[in-house]
Amino acid sequence: MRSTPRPRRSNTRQQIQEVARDFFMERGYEKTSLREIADELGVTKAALYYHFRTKEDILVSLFSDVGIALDELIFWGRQQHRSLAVKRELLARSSVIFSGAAPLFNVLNANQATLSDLSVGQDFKDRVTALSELLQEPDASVAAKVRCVTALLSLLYGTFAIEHIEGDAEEKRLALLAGATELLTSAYPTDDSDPRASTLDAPSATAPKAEPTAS
Amino acid sequence: MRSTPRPRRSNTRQQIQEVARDFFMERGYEKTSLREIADELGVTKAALYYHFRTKEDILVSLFSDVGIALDELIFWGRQQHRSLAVKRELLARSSVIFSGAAPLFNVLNANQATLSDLSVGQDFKDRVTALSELLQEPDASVAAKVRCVTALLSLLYGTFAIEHIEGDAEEKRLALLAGATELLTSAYPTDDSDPRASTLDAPSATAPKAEPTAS
Amino acid sequence: MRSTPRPRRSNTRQQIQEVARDFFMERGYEKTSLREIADELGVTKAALYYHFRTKEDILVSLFSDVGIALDELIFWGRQQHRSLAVKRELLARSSVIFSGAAPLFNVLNANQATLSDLSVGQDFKDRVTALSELLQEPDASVAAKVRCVTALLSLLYGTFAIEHIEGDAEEKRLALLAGATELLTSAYPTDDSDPRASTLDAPSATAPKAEPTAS
Amino acid sequence: MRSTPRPRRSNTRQQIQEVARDFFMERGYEKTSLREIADELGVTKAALYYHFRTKEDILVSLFSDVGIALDELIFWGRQQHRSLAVKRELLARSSVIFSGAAPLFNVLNANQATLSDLSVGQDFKDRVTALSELLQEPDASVAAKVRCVTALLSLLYGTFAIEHIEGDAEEKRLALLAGATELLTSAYPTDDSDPRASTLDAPSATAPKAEPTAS
DNA sequence: CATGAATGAGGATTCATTCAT
DNA sequence: AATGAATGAATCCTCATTCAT
Repeated sequence: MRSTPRPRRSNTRQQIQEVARDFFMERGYEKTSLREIADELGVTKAALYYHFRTKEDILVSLFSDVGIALDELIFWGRQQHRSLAVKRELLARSSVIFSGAAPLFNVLNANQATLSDLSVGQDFKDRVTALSELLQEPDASVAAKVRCVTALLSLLYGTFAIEHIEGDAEEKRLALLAGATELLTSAYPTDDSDPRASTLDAPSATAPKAEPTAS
Repeated sequence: MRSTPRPRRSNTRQQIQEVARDFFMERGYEKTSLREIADELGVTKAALYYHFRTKEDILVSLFSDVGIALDELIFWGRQQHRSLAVKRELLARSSVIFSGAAPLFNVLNANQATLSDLSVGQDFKDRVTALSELLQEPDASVAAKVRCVTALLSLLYGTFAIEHIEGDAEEKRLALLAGATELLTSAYPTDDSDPRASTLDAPSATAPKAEPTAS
Repeated sequence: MRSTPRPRRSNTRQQIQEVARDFFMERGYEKTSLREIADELGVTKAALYYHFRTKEDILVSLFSDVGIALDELIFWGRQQHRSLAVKRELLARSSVIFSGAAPLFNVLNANQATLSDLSVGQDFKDRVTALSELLQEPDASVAAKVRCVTALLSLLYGTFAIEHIEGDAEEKRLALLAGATELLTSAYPTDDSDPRASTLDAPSATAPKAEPTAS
Repeated sequence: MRSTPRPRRSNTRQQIQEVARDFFMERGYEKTSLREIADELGVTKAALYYHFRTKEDILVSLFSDVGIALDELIFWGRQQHRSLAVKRELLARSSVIFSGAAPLFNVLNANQATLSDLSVGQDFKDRVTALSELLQEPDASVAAKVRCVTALLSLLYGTFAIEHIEGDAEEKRLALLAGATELLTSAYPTDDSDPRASTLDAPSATAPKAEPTAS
């Protein structure tokens, strides 16, 4: 999951990140105070400032890996010529990234308002926008565009929602992907293949570096 | 600050709600201070407290209408026997409610973390959960359940997202609904009608205020 | 108990006084807000201001009767020549006044700090001081003075405290008075009568106008 | 505001306590704002919060010593068998504690209403009640009970009052104690010793810190 | 006789951040 | 690598009071 093997400075830095991630998930970014993080670790607030320049920095540091993964995917997508197959592949790879870092995306999602004027929040929105543009044909019908956008969104938001359904995680992920792919496919005017079956064979769900541990 | 002396029998209460709604949308609930709202209206913070007991109260007051609409829909849904037609209708009516109060839902969505421990936040989550349970067959396959949940979610989140696509609002809404209905329909094992076409005639979905006759 | 038969303006005025007295007793003067009083009566805060000029005014109005009673007693005491008998009488009459308006004195006592810079608080302190000076011989020994002061105080503070002892109110009052009188008597160097018995015959417990309904 | 930069390893905590104690005495707990305390010390309100968790905490911190002393005395009292001698000793030791912390007790007394719903206020009331129960025989006459309670109260309230009488502090304390002891003694039905003389030799009452050997 | 609407001053508390040590 | 002490700005909220109607 981590692309650049980060230097193992002290482990305090890592601990801060872990506690911060947990707290941001539980109570949200805004409502997590540095004091709480410090207390949980048994250190002083000032200690946090030794490792991170600001509170936002802690947040940002959590997203570097996932940000890179998304950027790589977008870069890849722009390289390809626009075909249904490529778009399906984009969806498949997005699914892997999303579910590999579900907690993190959840933080972003649940704190949209708070994070919107922090770079990390805007960056994320931009990436999703970029992705959804890769899925749309510029001159498609409104209905088609709506379907494309919905495909991506259902993948993203579905990832959090399906955690409440009991069942095998990977099975759920694939079901979600299948639905999203149908939505995408149905945006294409004439299409020989049976939309309901097609998606399940979207194979290359393993994006270049993204190795999702099927948690 | 105030140039024209405001009228005695005032509509201040309403103005507060309007400004609050706008600010909550723009910068989020937590990051909107009562001072800002008061300043915008040219009144004192204390004036807000004349009209609302707490900051949360302002928020809650914004949602009473929508809350009632959702509750009525859920009530109606529970009255019906579970059939695909009923579920389509649920989706259709949800679509109407969602897009009728899109800004409000956006506030809830973008401030999830912040609002999670406010009753209004939890209430909303409960309602969506109730709705999504009405769409699922308890003994359906995991894949089917995932599709049902996704159908509702794509409707909900899609409502905000499609605002960035140019085109007629109603047309976009129907397209979104069509996608969601397909997702739902495809969760049904054997189904004679063509799933892709069927949904578009979901009948009363176009009636602005679907009056669920609690039969 | 009331010396000047107050005009029966509206009964709202009286109701305000009653509620205020109760609340001042329960939660204290400072911690009782005008809103609470108004709410209890089902009127607006502004209505209170029709009947009383300020919050302090409400408080002051409660004490006019008792203030007069004390002033009369002090006036009477100054008229007499200083003898043990007169002092006993002072104590006896104080006892009647104190227990006749115990709740009110309790308010003063429990809110000393708050009321010290309100005229009503200072007035009360002055009166108690005046009373205790009437009990002391200016050239008595320190020990004697201490006893005289203690006699009065035990009467005053005892009045609240003995409410928690079960038993007949008047019996308790007389016991309290007996103790106080002993204290006073023992401050007198040579004294033929038996101090333990003497006090119980302090007869004229009915001060001129103070008609204590033996509640 | 601050001319000399305060020392690093500071005694600020203590200074806060001192200023707070003084202000609480002068104007009362409620009417003392943290801003006033902070200003007096030339620090920010936030600085107070570095040293104490809440305003109440500052108050509580002032009472820890006295609270312990009272608890020890009560503990000791409960250990002994109930005899007049023990009760006299209780009174004597109470006298030492009360006059040793007169300003503090004054704060409690003058702010009763305000502090009644703070733990420290209730704790204090409970302790006085416990003490007064140790002085009473459960099956004594009402008159006797009243005398016992009065004995303790006169000691408590007398402690503040006698500060206004000129004279040696210790002499005044002993006079007060003598009066209280008489009150207590007179509650005992038949008693060979002369009540008026007996109390003055109450032995360990003069030992500054009566060490109750919890026998 | 009373209300509806509002104010201004002040309350306790919390937070991210800083910096000398 | 981390702490102790402190700041400044902001937060929500409460209160006694006012005044035109």
